[in-house]
Amino acid sequence: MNATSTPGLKRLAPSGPGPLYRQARRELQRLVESGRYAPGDALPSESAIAGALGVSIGTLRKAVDELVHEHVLVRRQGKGTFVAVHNDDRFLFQFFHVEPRDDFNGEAELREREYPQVECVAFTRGRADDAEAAALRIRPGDAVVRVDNRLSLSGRPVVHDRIVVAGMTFKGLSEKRFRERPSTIYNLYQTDHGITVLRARERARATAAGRETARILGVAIGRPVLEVHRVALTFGDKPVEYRISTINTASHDYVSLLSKRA
Amino acid sequence: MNATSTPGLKRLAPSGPGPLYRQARRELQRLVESGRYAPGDALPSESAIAGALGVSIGTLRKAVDELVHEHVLVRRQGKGTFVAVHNDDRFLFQFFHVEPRDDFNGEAELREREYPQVECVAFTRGRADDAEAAALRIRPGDAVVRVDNRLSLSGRPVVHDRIVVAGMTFKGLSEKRFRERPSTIYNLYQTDHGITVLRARERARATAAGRETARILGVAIGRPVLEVHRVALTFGDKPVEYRISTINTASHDYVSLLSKRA
DNA sequence: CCCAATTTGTTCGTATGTATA
DNA sequence: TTATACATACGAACAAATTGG
Repeated sequence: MNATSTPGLKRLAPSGPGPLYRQARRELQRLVESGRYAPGDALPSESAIAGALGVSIGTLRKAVDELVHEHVLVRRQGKGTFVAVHNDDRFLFQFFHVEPRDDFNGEAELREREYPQVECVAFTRGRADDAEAAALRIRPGDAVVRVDNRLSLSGRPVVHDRIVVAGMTFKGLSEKRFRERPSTIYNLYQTDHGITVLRARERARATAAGRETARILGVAIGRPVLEVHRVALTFGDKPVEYRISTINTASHDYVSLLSKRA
Repeated sequence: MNATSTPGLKRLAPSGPGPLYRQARRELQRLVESGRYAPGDALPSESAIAGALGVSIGTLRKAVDELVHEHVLVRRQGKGTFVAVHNDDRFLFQFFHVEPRDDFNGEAELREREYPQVECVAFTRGRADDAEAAALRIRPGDAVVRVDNRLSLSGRPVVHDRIVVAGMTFKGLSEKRFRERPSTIYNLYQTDHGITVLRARERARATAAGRETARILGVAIGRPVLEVHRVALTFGDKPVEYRISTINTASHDYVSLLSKRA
């Protein structure tokens, strides 16, 4: 019996697999994934968790360090440790990378970035084709939801997003709820379906604008456009969203910052 | 007087700016930047460094942790801590991201990747134009070296690289040395000019192939190609290389993995 | 406005485990 | 086997931020 009440944690086995701080990390991750602690929730204090797990405070901190580094948790000095919420600028722009053309004149990292204006042009249900099934690791023919969004910057359409998710994973997803979401799409995934997008794999290529792209983005058929195929991943690198972004790069760029390990 | 001889480190001030482990980190970084410890060199042991700096071993380890995370240092248990050398696969592919088309069928991260065959088609000296000057943060008209490379995968040309560096920064760079480099270009920067590329900023866009691109890559004029503008950065985000990669994405993709903080 | 309690952040030191030569 | 170096684990003390009284 702990005086502070045990916060849903089980004492770690004396000799589990790997270092102790990784066992502690897995235990915390399990609690977040299970929804026992939801996004925005405060975790028990470090000393309380360490006590419940039966590890030292330093070991527990090392476990939390890793989860903070992967954006699963957020620490605030004097307040506590929280399950990360993905609804602010930082997370929006972590996956939205289109900017006005500007050849390295300004400090790209410091410039004020404009929020895209999002317009949903289609919301349909259907069955996964081969490419969608491969990307989402489901079977061809499985139920999927497809959303087509048009993103505009400064009032001009720049990006067409075709978003595909598995119906199985996103059970209660309705068009109404999708259109009226208060924050970003990834925030909706998190709050409504308990799915946290941690990373994404992307493949980019140049293609000629087809009829539909030309119509939605207002460019001439055959003009070069940038096509970005993205698979968004959650815990365990499980794919949860397949998105094809078609970008008119006539006066905008697709921006990325490479660093650190892959 | 230390019994082990001081390895070029000065004792930290009692109340410098910021946390002690960041001061220690800056001190180590300074030593690497200055060339006092060259790529591949082993640093003194953690306890020796901690002793020389007058900090505890835990604090020193936290400083090293950060530098390891940024690929400045590499730790090897039982051997020591070394200044990172940028000549292996990991670093080559950290900045080379072109792969055969494959719509997320395989596990992209685990697949064997093919080395590009590099062919230098031009090596010229000239004066920086406005775009080059802005990217390299030099003055228009300053001396630059331009290199044009053709990269082939499976014998087919896929990428045209136009590389521009400041003549001031790369003093002794000769065509002969460049062509006969034993490893990657970034490894040459490091070994011959003491410049370590840590990160890169990129901007991608789709364009129509021009005459020169069509000739070098063997595509029809007007075909959509992917143009990636990259500025490679060293310590302090100082730009050291401006590179325009023109990629034939007819059967290849430009790949990236997004995660963590920007 | 200040004080006290709580929580994370930093620093210290020690002991032990594991990999390398 | 021994010595060295990094890796893990523990615990203590104090600093800094936050909150509520």
